[in-house]
Amino acid sequence: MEQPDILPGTTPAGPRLAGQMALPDAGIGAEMLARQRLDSFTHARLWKNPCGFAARFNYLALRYNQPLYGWVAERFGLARIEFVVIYSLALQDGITASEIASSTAFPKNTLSRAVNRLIRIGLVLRRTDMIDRRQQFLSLTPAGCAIFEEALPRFVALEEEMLAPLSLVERETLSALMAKVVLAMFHGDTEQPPRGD
Amino acid sequence: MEQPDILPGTTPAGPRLAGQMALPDAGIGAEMLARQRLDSFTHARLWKNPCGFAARFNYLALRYNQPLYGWVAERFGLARIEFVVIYSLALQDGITASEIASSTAFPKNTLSRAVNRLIRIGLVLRRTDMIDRRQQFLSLTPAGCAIFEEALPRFVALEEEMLAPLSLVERETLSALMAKVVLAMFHGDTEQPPRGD
DNA sequence: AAAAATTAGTTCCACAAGGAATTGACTGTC
DNA sequence: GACAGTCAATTCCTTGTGGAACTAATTTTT
Repeated sequence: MEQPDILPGTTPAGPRLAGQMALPDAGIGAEMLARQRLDSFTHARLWKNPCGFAARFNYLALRYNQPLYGWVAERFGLARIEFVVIYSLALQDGITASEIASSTAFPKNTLSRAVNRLIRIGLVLRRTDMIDRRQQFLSLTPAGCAIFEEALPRFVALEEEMLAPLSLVERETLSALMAKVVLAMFHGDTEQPPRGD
Repeated sequence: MEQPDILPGTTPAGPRLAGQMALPDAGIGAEMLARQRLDSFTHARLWKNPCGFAARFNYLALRYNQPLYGWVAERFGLARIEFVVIYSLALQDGITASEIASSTAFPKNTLSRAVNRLIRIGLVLRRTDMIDRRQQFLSLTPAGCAIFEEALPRFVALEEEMLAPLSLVERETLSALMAKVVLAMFHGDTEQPPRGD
């Protein structure tokens, strides 16, 4: 959830999915990044926390995910995990449920359910690999694509809004430093013995 | 979740709490930050994602929270939300459940349950404010403190490990840039009309 | 000062999430 | 080429979660 010099980070699920597909749309342009009064505890979490870095990226994650997935639930009637599947397929078509599961750390059965619902409501297609009939490659239907195309600008916009206080140079620096940290998590220092995870 | 040029970010709950208080301890020094082979989809999520920044901090949050809260559950038999309460009280003693709720975005009832369990198992104390008898100030018992003291080094260590690839200067830069972004979320540019949230 | 509105915390309950065991499909070994 | 081991996906079932309604304490309105 949150975390800037805050606490360990926590990530509540966010709004449950409402009914099905909401109305066409409502207040699109609303500044989704709700500014908030900094209460003293949140201040402590962010700035007097021995795990300051962790606190900050958790906080960013919270303030990013919460409104976006809330909107997705309202607008499309999709649960977070379901939209994650759609987003994943938009990024890389044809992957399997397992790949999404291991990459996102959601349990397999949760993914199975999500995929099945998406297929049922016509947003995703499944075709079984004829070489290894255990795997099933997933892809988006036009309807699934449409949802992604509608949602993506929101996701991009909120990121943009969060980065607004930084200059272009600063953004690149931030991006590069975070990339460095993330990359190091992959190729362990000395090319450690690979672990499936 | 995750999120570096990854997808929207997702944050599965992590291991459920196991039995009560596990054995004294086991492999402390184990590198908790499990290196992993970068599969092609995770690569796409992190590096070909239109929301690259969001993808990265979500990824960091995932890789940070997951192992730590997993360990907390095993070691202390505490659910994530329960440990969040303990951590919160360690950061700022005497706050109320509501304050934690609004700062962390967990629902009030979830916090109520967590607090009550912590009181029941003797990790937290509650005293009702005599001026406004609706509020109850919480604080850690010695046992609660002890848990925090044991856990904190883990949290610090994993953060340290994540930041290892950066030089001291780089860390400060990263820290400062993230602080800038986080701060901007509080005092909106022109001191916008305050919103409670 | 009674009535309406707000706020902290709790209880109720329907639903969803995830661990564990299961099925079905492959891979390797001897 | 049968048998054990592995892996994708699913089903089962228990448990935890969080929305909504509720209680109690306090503040605001008129």
